[in-house]
Amino acid sequence: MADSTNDTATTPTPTVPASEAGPAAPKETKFSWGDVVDESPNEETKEAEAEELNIKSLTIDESKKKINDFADDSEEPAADGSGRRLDDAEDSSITAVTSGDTPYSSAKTFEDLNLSAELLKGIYVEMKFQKPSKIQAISLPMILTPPHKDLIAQAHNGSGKTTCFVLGMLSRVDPTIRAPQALCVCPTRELAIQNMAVLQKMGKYTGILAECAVPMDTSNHVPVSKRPPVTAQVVIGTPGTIKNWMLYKKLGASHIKILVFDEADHMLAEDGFKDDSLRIIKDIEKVNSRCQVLLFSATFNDTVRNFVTRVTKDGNQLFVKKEELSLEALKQFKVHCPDELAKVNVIKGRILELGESVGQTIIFVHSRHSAAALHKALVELGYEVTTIQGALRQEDRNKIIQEFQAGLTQVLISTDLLARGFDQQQVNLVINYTLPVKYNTRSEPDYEVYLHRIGRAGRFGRKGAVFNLICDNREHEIMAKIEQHFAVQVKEVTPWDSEEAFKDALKEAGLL
DNA sequence: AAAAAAG
Repeated sequence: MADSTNDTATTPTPTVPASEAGPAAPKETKFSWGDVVDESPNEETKEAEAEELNIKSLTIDESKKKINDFADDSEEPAADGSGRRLDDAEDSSITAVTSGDTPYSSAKTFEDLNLSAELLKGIYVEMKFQKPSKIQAISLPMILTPPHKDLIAQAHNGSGKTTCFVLGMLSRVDPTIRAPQALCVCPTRELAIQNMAVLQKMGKYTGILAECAVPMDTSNHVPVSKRPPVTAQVVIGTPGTIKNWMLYKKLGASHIKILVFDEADHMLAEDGFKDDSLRIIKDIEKVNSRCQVLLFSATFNDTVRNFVTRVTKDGNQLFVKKEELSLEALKQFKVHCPDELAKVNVIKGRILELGESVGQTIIFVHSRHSAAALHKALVELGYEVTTIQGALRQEDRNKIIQEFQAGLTQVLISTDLLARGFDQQQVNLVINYTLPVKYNTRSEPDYEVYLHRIGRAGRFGRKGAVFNLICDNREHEIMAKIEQHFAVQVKEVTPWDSEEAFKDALKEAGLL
């Protein structure tokens, strides 16, 4: 069942009769970053900026040359044939490289996308969105317009990537066909469940069914062989379960026309889920000539980026320079602690005392064991904290997350389980109890994990603060490398045991 | 080191 309903090339696939919205927006315009509409109505939107968006389409076939799209806030016209290179100093926030000659126009409104009335209702009534965020404005036409090219999309943390692929899945699925047509693969169970919640909210009026392919808790566990085949149109899950369902022929691939990898850089990294992900792609391709692949993440390091551009053939690409990835509303700090014990003292004396008044906090640690150790130390001192890590039972993981989401707990200790994607708007504080380092190294920072961790605060442009606890020279050097990598200066909170200094930091972050 | 998987 192809998308034969529409082939007028310039307009996205309509799932309802096309409105009078008409032809695409004018071509030569600019866009600017920072126009994400918040979900809480009391935050102002920057409606004032006249922002007409447009993506210039460039052919990269033979020459394979990459040309920038538009400068962000500069008044300069878009790059001409001479094209500024990707590494230009005045790069735009998002660089678009389109493949082929399909013209794309940015969506100024959700109406521009020719979505079904039911889906629009979900967007406005359930999600309370007003207009597309930047990444949504740019990527959605690319996702929805035939010939439905593959897409690699990088965008800032908390900028609304989930909406992009959820909308993509919902609008490309045919509710009358009772078979999986959209598949989304996520690195953690928690993220799959969270994405599922978004999809069900947004798709509430569409009648589209969705199922979560994640390990079940012990009480409702059914062996794969005993479960019925999936008939839901959308499946969101984690690699192991998805592979298993496919292996047992419970998840058919023949109707899947859109395959999404959330946190795609990690899903396709050697150190991550590369084998699983490639397996899933291959299994679908075996029975399925044309399946659109979407790769979303806030980060793509050079190695992964080089690889994923080969995985997606002839696809469109949206990238952000690493120096422009750290969020402006997020203030980063470092605290030099004389020893490890001082780290605990900072957490109980400062974070737990001051921090609770400014919102919720996530403390990242580097192992399950240190999570448990820190948890024990704080609980023994009489503080209420919870901890999540992968060794917990599924039902306990659920409970911890649910309590945190409900605001019943203020401080959550976590391994990198929650480093990516976890979207809790009340999180204003992120603590790096230990800085993330690359696997098998002692002093090489994991820049991507760092960025994802701190992105748990400051969702959708909110204010937030990050405290990096540093106690020896090694950690000092890691911090310095991180600062250099993202071209940010991380202010020191000093002295480490000063309440005033922490208050000042929180004030500077706009949290006090 | 973490994550995913009833391998």
